Amino acid sequence: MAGRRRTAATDASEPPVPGIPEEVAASLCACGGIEGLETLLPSDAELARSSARHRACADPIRLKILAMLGVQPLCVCVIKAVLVIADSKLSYHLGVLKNAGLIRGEQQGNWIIYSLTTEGREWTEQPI
Amino acid sequence: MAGRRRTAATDASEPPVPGIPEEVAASLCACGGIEGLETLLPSDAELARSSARHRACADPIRLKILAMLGVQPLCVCVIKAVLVIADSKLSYHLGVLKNAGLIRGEQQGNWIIYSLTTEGREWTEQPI
DNA sequence: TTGTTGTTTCAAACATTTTTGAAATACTTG
DNA sequence: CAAGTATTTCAAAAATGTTTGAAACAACAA
Repeated sequence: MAGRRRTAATDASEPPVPGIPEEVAASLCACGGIEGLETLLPSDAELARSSARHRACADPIRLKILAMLGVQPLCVCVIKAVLVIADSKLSYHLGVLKNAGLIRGEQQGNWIIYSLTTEGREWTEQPI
Repeated sequence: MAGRRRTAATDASEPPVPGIPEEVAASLCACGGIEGLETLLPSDAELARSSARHRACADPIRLKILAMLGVQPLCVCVIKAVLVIADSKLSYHLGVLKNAGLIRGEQQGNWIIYSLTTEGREWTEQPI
């Protein structure tokens, strides 16, 4: 482990990041090393929130539901008429989107009208 | 099934959408009924592509990797130093992102430098 | 009240994704 | 070449997500 070409800056005052090759450590210096890099990253809470949103969109059926509700609020029966899937299956996917905070359902007489939440609209209106 | 208050427009010339309550059908007319609505939706291919992207981002670890690579290209060892997870686990997640076309790895001597692809950059630079 | 339609809930089956640890591969240096 | 570090691959286990069909619940009409 002695005298190898790793763990940069054996002479300088800046302590090297242990276990990182010299070239890589050098390129990292621009952003303040590992620690500097970490300050630039989203918090764990943000990562959890964002990944949960993505997970809610990680299914073509759910994406299609979001697209439909982007056009206008719709009752379950219309969504079902477009998707042609079993009631309980649709209900499951609606639940996923609802739990993710992207849609909301409001009982209107005999049926339930689903619509995008503000978050859902922002999320689905993204260009990509 | 006779004379019920469903399946709108029993008198008008416009054919109702079967199985859809009158009020819902009425609100659908603005976008051309079920068929009109369907024309406004992304194709199955687009839905599959987009949901695959979302699936790749549906994990906090992968989101963090993308954020790191958004700062600068990095070798696996630096990513590992930040995430503090097992090698094979990291490799798995890098593979998921790579297969999704969001990142690319280039062998540089003894180690592999990962960076965002153009698609990965577009995808991660979104405001939300 | 009863019957009907619309929608959800539930549990079990099924499918996919993620984690784990061991082994393999790739590159570099001596 | 052998030895070392960096990274991936593999198969099995564990965890999570999805589908299915039956049953339940809610609102309404008769």
